[in-house]
Amino acid sequence: MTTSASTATPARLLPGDPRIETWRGFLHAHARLLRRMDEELQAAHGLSMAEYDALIQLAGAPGRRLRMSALADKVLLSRSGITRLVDRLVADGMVERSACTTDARGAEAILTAAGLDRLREASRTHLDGVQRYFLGAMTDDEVASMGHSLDRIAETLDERVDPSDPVCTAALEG
Amino acid sequence: MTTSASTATPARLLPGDPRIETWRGFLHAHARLLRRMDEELQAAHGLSMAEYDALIQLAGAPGRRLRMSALADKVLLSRSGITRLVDRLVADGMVERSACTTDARGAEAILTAAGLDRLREASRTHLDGVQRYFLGAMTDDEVASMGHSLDRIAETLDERVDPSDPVCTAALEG
DNA sequence: GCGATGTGGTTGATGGCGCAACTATATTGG
DNA sequence: CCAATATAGTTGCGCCATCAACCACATCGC
Repeated sequence: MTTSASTATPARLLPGDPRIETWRGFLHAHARLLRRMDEELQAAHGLSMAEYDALIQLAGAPGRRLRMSALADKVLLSRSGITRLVDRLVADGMVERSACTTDARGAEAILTAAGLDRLREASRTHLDGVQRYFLGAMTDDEVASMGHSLDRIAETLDERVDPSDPVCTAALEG
Repeated sequence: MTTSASTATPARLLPGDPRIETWRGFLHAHARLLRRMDEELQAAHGLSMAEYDALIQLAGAPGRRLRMSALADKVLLSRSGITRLVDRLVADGMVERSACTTDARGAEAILTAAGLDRLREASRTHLDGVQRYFLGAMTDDEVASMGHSLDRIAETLDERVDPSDPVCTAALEG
């Protein structure tokens, strides 16, 4: 690298760039959005967003059951995190734990009928919140644009670091 | 709005609506983005995003100092949270605590020279991350559109609940 | 002025989460 | 077949965040 003389200026983001406001807006909006929706869900149904999310994932899974690791991936939690989250759901009767028949190491979390009921009630609150605070603040075009952008962001995070990208390598020197 | 007689159907968000994917994408992208950037900042400079954010806020404030509450508001942390965050920064020599001259109850956090240096180093890593993982995944138009949407979302969260909005009142019944 | 009330900040208790260590089981190579 | 290694899940621990209780000071009303 550092082949030609001009590659030394690889469009680094500068401190005053107005696009940084969009980044700050992203953090700000997310923090406040989550706080509000978590509050409402907690107040109305005694569920955290993480718990709600886990119930949703289970409800959508075949047999309303999921391996612990699969659930962890879906709700973006560590393995230990999912163990304790499921502990709580089991304590509340919304989920049952079951040994996996095909793999004696494994465990499955299974949504109970009570859990499904609870989820159905909570989903009204949740969906209304998504509509009111998130989708309702945007036009359909904006929603589509944001959806596309977010997908690209997720893809970018999956890519392995490209050593031929100067912005990239620069960040790794530090 | 809602002029016609059909006000009984206030466009409630339904479970299968494809726009929900955008919401999920928002949560997903945020979680992964923050994790990655936190990792890099921690690895390269031993700072968490919250600490970095606090330093940035102090650096941008007049006199490089801020009241504890003001800092708490800016970094979206509770008062006790900011107390302990500043504790850590003080322990690391990046911030000093000082009694407020105009209000004997108050305390100010003041960025030290060492803190400013540390911030300058860390900001390279941070800005590169914002560029690479966030802005770099979007066109300029998309950045602008998302910025606008996020601002509207933040505004919506500020608004007091409007009891004439059926979506709104419906959410409050549950 | 001075008691009632409000506000700024810290502290103790509590809870969620991730990491590393551990156990039990599965899988793989010789 | 069995030793080496990998994987699934749980547990101990530490970190960091909030909430509620608290203290010190400010402010308001009489």
